[in-house]
Amino acid sequence: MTQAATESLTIAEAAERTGVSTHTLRYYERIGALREPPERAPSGHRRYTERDVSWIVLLTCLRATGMPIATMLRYAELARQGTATAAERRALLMAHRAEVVAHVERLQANLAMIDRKIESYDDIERRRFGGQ
Amino acid sequence: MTQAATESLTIAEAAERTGVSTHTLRYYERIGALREPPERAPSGHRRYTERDVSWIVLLTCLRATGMPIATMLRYAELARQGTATAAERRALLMAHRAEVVAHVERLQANLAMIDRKIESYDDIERRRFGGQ
DNA sequence: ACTTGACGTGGAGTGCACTCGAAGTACGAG
DNA sequence: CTCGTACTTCGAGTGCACTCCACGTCAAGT
Repeated sequence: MTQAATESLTIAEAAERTGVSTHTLRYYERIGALREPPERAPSGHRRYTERDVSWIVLLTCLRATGMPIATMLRYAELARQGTATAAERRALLMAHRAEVVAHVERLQANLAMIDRKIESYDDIERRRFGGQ
Repeated sequence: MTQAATESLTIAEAAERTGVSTHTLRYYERIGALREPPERAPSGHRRYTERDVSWIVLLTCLRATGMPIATMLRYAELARQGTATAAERRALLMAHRAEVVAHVERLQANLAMIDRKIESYDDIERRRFGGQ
């Protein structure tokens, strides 16, 4: 941790910056969700670059929007294959985007139903205390 | 199924109307997620009323918005205790509502990040084919 | 040099929400 | 009466995404 010049992070620092646990960071690496495994210090400890961190942040964004691990792995695999797969990666993100939009719409419809239910409780209260 | 007058449904019909599998319907009953277990035909087969169905629809709405089973059970327990718990049930729904709203907001923020990523692929395409 | 805490690996364990299978009973059509 | 399908119970199994454990090594401060 006495490093200000080299911009590489320990796994704990990477975890803190991304909000992902160190356990999960190793897990993602194991399953191949990172574009490429991070560099290692001579000691064998992982060293994460800012580039690694940005990738992990993107992963958290995809996961938080419900992308399954399997799809994330597919995306990582495409990224490893270089710029030739850019169009395919774009298509994958577009498809995911559409699913997220649909999901949000379903949530909002369900929210409306919950609101109606809450209102029905308001009615009950009114009948108990306020009504004639 | 030669029943038009009595408005009770078999488990298969209830499953079809709610979009919940028969397996899951029995599971919900087992864990106490139904306000009360459905009536039984003399044969022992379950008979669902429209009231049962509305409750199940509400459950699917809560589940679809991410309410954990445990909270759903708490809500069902309150419902079983009658109108005295109406305020508490309302509070439970309000708390859930707030979580759903927060979740939607997070989704939309993540969606914006995904959109930026998609745009970056557009830029790559432009450099490859369109740019000067 | 010593201690304390972070990091390494591999594999096992966890929690959630279903989902399925086996073995038996019931019901309606032919 | 027989057939085929739908229903019953109970417990076990599944899939997903982590999460933890045990045990060993390494690093940094005093």
